[in-house]
Amino acid sequence: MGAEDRLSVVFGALADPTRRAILARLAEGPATVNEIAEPFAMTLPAVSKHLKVLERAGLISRGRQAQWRPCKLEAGPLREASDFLGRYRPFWQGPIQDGALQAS
Amino acid sequence: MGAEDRLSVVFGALADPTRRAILARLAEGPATVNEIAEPFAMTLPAVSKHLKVLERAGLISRGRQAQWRPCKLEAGPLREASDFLGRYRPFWQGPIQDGALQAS
DNA sequence: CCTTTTGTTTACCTATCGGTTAATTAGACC
DNA sequence: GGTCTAATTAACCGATAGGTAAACAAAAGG
Repeated sequence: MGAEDRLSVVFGALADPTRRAILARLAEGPATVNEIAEPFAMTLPAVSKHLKVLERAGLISRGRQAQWRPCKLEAGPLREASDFLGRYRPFWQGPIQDGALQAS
Repeated sequence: MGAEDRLSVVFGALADPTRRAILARLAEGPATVNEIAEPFAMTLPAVSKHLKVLERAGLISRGRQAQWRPCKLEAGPLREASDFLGRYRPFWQGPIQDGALQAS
């Protein structure tokens, strides 16, 4: 994943089960870092790194309340990713279509 | 991307602009490795590795005609990825929904 | 058989990833 | 100020990613 374009960063962020599980957790509402980390068999710094990846991808935002840093799902980039995949829908839905498919 | 579950492999494959461009090319029809490599400023082995990544993700298949290995788009896994993203649609569409969101 | 074309495989290199432990920052609380 | 809790940063580690050049394999075509 040595690329820096938006879509690569977003897909890269999604390419890890821990990070997808974090997104699923945040879909139920905001949570602090410790709350997010609780289900995982890894240390806090590891979770902190995952959160940084998600933040870089624009998939979460972080607030500040005292010493807590509540994280919140930001689903906008998922829409861009979904739009990308949507362009391929003809290829998994129908049998054969001639593809109007603009650049990635 | 050190994970091996299907979704991680697919998202990992998509997390590179070269590989997405290859998919876009194959959306216009099958192509040989040299045809695929032609637009890119990299060596053939590099393209060959990208193709292997795409093949592992189930996103392409390869045939055999004499010394040519024609590649073909296999969009099935993109549907699974799209289904995953689809579960988050309420979070980018509407304002606030209570999320019925099963595990990743 | 030799050569050309097509593509893969084999080292190799550097950078990034995902994880750890230890140290550090920052705010709450007494 | 001292201490507890929350979270990040720093330093380190082994494994993987993405690229190269060079060697190899396999089929076509003289």
